[in-house]
Amino acid sequence: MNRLPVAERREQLIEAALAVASRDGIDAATVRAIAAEAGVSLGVVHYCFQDKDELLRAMAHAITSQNLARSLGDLPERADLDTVVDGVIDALWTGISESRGPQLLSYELTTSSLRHAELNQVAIEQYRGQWSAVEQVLELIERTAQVGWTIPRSLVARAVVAVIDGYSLAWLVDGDGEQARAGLQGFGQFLKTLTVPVALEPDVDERAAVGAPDGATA
Amino acid sequence: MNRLPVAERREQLIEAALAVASRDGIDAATVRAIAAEAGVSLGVVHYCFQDKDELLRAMAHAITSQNLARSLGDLPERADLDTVVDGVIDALWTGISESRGPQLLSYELTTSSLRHAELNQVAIEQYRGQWSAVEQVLELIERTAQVGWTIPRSLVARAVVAVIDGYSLAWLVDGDGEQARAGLQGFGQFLKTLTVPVALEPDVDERAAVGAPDGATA
DNA sequence: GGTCGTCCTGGTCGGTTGTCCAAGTCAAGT
DNA sequence: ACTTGACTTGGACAACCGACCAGGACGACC
Repeated sequence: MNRLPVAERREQLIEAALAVASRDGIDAATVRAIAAEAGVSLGVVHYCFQDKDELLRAMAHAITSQNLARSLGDLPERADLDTVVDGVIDALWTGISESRGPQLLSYELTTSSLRHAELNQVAIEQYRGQWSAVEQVLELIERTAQVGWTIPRSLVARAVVAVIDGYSLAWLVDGDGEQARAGLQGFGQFLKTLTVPVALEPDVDERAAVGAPDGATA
Repeated sequence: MNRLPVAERREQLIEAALAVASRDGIDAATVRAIAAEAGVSLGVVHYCFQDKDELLRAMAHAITSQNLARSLGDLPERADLDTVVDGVIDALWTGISESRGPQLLSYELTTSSLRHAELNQVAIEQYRGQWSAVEQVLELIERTAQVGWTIPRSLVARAVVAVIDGYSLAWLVDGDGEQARAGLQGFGQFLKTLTVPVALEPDVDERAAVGAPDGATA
């Protein structure tokens, strides 16, 4: 096989691990299976990574980076609240429903991280990334539809991630994507009731919310 | 060791498997670990169960039965909507937050079921049980607070399970139980907006909802 | 008290896993 | 041409896994 500098070989192995784990589950992502998927021999893996855990951590990190990059890819123009919220939810759910394997893998990674000490940081990084990504989407909604929130934005983001997780899990189990999409759209309706229009200023930086003056966001 | 009829030994092994898997994760629930936890020798497990998978399926079934029984245990008396909804959510979250291990195990079981063909039925049974349990709780709310729903009850149940799953996952990851409780209470507020008061009849059997005349519940 | 079916024991087997290592291969620099 | 260092190879190892089995121990029933 062709020789590669260790940095590129690492990325190739990370992609191979991602492919195997997404297709066959995290338990099937053995060192041998990953090496075979990448088309390299067994020893290469431990030449590029000290542990199998280091490879899995790198794979998880790649996932969160991808998610964060993907969620910020689709940015609509100026539109009213209904259009932008429905559009964001629709794009988001389409992205999820088209990647069943990776979505399931992310839950496997979460549970594994919560059990095995050597993967401890994986889950929290995963969720910190999701929360902050959703917060950025929420900021985009604020700017696009000229609204603010009646509760702190971080709480809204947490709720969004929770609802998405819940409906995604249900969809993974029973395969009913239409019901999941409908449920998320219903949640979108609820989200709109948490907004208040904000008229002035082309860029509202912060504290666009009314009421709830005890912002405890760190 | 004392001799037991195979039926009782099976239940003991199921409990032992539940204990090991809740404490150390589903991967740690090996045949040897379960036998050691139960205080029996290795061969007993394959004497009582044909497969390890059969034992795991029995364990999963025991979990869903417990959950279903537990969720119907706490039934308040006649009260107004705010009291009963807040009370149900509080009791439900208390039950979850006091059993971190089993809660995490249920997610491990779900993902494992979705990957391994021999556990295929586990996840769907798990969720069918949860959906129907929540539906029964919703019926209890209807009777207690004299209300109906503006959308089909099954969709409400699905939303409830999804939101609980999402906040539970977040809580498992970051350990912030207070934020999870607050988020669920906020969802409870939203739930109340989906209700309509229903005045007459001591027992309203079905079709207490207004609008949405296309009931598609099978 | 002897017999028979139920239950238990502990070792063994083949297979898989992560990890390691001695040797081999290749390209670049002198 | 030769050396040096980076990269690759494939086998070996111990540990662990689920599954299996020959045999021992126990209690109930005739």
